[in-house]
Amino acid sequence: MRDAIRLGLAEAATVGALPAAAGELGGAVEVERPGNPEHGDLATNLALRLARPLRMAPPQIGAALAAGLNALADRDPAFPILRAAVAGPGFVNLVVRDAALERRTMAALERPADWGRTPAGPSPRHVNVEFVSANPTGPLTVGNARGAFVGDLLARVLEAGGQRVTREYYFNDSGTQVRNLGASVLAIRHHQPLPEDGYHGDYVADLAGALPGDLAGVAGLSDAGREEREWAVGRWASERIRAGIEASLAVLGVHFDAWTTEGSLHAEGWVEQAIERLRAGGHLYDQDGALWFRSTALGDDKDRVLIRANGQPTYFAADVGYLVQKFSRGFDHLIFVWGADHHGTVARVRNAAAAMGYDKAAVEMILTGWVRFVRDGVEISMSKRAGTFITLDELLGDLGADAARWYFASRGANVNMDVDIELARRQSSENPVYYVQYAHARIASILRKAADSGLTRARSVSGLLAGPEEGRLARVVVRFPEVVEDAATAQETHAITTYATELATAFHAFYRDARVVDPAEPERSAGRLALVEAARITLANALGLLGISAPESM
RNA sequence: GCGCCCGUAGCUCAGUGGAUAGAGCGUCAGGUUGCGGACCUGAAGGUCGUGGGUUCGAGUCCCGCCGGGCGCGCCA
Repeated sequence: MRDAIRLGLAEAATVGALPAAAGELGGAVEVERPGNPEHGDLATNLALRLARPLRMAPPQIGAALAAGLNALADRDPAFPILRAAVAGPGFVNLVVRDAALERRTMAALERPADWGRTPAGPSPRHVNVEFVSANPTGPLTVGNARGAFVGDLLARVLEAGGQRVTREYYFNDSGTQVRNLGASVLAIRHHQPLPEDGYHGDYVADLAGALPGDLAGVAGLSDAGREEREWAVGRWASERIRAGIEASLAVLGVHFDAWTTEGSLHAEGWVEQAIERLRAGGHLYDQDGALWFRSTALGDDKDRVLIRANGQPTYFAADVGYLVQKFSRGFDHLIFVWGADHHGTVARVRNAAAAMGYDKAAVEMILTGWVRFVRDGVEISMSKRAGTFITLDELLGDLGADAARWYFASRGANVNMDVDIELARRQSSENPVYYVQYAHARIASILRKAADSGLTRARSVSGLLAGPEEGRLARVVVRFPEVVEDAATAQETHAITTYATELATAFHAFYRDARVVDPAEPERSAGRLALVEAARITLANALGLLGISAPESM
């Protein structure tokens, strides 16, 4: 459609209605759907956009563009636009030819698996999306959940947009918190008091119960032996928790392609390599016995320590090593899904990437907004260490994965929100996701009914869309690929949920006005069955893109 | 104090500088002797936090202020 408008612009330039330069300016054609149906199927504000560069009044440009489009429509019966007209301050309203709608509807029916997906192209961008990355010292909480939803939805929408995605989970398997966890498990196992800053949750007791005897040892070890044992138990517990996290995420439909540990970045020399790169570029200096990165030279508020005076690398050093590790794996673009509290680290990591010679624009952080869980208007404070938290498993048990996914998919990643647990439980049945799923189930039911009546789907929808009810539904169905493409560009999913709701509404209205299964009218039924199947495929793909099921009945 | 994010209908949220600011939920009033009533039709409800500025045009961009959140470690 955008191409068609560019052709119209070129046509106007060719016949001299617009300056010759106009033909070159169609790059950023914007097509939108008018709020008012009387304005046609589509509208473009191109004439308003071109007013400045062309130094002409928008209505004048619009009239020329409309004339160009109409000339093409008259000349070429296959031109997707039937007619164009300028209106208001310079909008060009477009009516789409039925044949063009029918072609796109057929595309959904002929290749349902591809419908809505942007073709990948010969060398798709390969994106690394790192998310969740909670350290395995306790089960995933609802606090971690935001990142899980946002990251997975982002990965899915990028894939649908034709990009290659690797989902990655980063965690620390060697920090003092691991030893602390081990000490906590051992303390409970041996009925001793928990260490200061120990972990208190029920899951720690569960781990203590499950701890194999040879690891548990005997109580009252000497201090030297105790430390070693705490580390060993910590590593055991940590891996067990990590596996539990993996299982929780699997229930959500979230799977990772790579699990990377902070320890491996040091052990495999990535941190060292990063430091050498920075040193070679003159970005490092020694002060007070520590090794610093001159981040201020690139606009940060302060310089950052990479190696402490005691010789230990900082967490930031691992981040920098991780950049080298990821880029050396061949990714074109790195996305980090972080909680909003990490915004202070964005600048330094991106600066380090630039200092090492990578493209700063290829390192992107998406900061998720805060989710405050409240009960009766009072925030529920959560602490993993104190053992007071709501787990992701509990949330899913209450809401179900589909409702939870929809909830997060329909909101921007960076907005803060309050979730009232009780309200969410009560309202889960009001979740719009069921409205959309219901439309899908209703169509599935119709298709079953049709099969029982011996009716079959038409092989072509040619001529079908002349019916006003059919036309209205088809006009929504055919928008799907552009909705997906735009969502992938924006890296947001709420356009998908909004669209899916609109399509469900359009179908429900169609259902009211047009009987599909009618043995007395087999031919008309066949055509409508094809259209309704196209709508079903679209609903299923929209839901599938969000990781939500499309039930045949409910 | 400095920096970043947020402020849109009663609630939860959409809204690439463009036409009359939208949706769901909630509220109110209606609708089915037909393929699934988890549905449909309609109504009420808005100083887009606030004051300036840029622009032919601002919820959107810029500046100030108010309110909320988060950061500002040789922690992770």
